[in-house]
Amino acid sequence: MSAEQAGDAERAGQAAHHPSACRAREVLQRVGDKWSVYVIDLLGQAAGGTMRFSELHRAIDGITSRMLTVTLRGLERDGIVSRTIHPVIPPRVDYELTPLGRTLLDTIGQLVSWTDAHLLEIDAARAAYDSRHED
Amino acid sequence: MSAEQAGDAERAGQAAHHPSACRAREVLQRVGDKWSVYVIDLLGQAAGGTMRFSELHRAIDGITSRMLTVTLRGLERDGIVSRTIHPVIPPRVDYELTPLGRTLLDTIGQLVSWTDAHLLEIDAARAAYDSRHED
DNA sequence: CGGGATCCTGGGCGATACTG
DNA sequence: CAGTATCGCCCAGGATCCCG
Repeated sequence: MSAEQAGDAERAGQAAHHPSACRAREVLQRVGDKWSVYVIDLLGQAAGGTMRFSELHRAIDGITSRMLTVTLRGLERDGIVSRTIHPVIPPRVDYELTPLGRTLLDTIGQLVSWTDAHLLEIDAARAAYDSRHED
Repeated sequence: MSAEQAGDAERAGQAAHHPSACRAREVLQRVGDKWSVYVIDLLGQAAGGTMRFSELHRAIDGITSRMLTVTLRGLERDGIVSRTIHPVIPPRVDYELTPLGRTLLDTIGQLVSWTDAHLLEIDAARAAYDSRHED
């Protein structure tokens, strides 16, 4: 393992329920969240780095405005996305990744790459498992 | 899907609602799962690479045997964990990471590292957000 | 346009049994 | 020891309506 941070040295070695592992899960859940990854990915590729609420709404197939709001609020609270209100009529709100959010983009990219690289392997494993258990 | 795979290969998604992004989410949910990361992490550090059901049960604070079973079955189905039954009395079942599972360990490790590196930043962002919104 | 408020439902998850 | 079976709570998240 690459991260041998001092305080963490004995990290998961003994207890997976160690606070730092718990905190890690908090963030991992954001990654595992149904919509967050879509939002982060889109903002990461947006021309100019910003997108409006309605642009995201249209770009993410199947999301309701409520869930988009909830997702964006969560990301904003974690400092991953910033929200800029333009006091004009009609209202205009721009979202963009913060610097912190952009570093996540890198990290997520690696996970997605892993997924792409192993999708067939996973599908095969599932098929094998399912056929093994459908008797 | 190999034709599209070429188009996707360089980057994880032109459109976040693209099929490959959907499939990615499937795997990301495994990462975001409440217990999977604990299991993977523990197995990754187990002496000899294997752990028994009861060892995992004791090591993961708060998990019920049902959720441990469900988690292990999901990981086994995805080809991340392998399950070996020893036909002895009392029963003995060993779990260990597959080679595929071990590559995930690396990937997860990077995410956890990211988390460790940015936890304070996230906490600060949350505190700032909360105080900004508690009026 | 960009949300908030409300209601409602599915199923994830935990607790508590019981078994080979 | 290593699970399975069953029940029931709870809340994430979808639908719908409304507002500044």
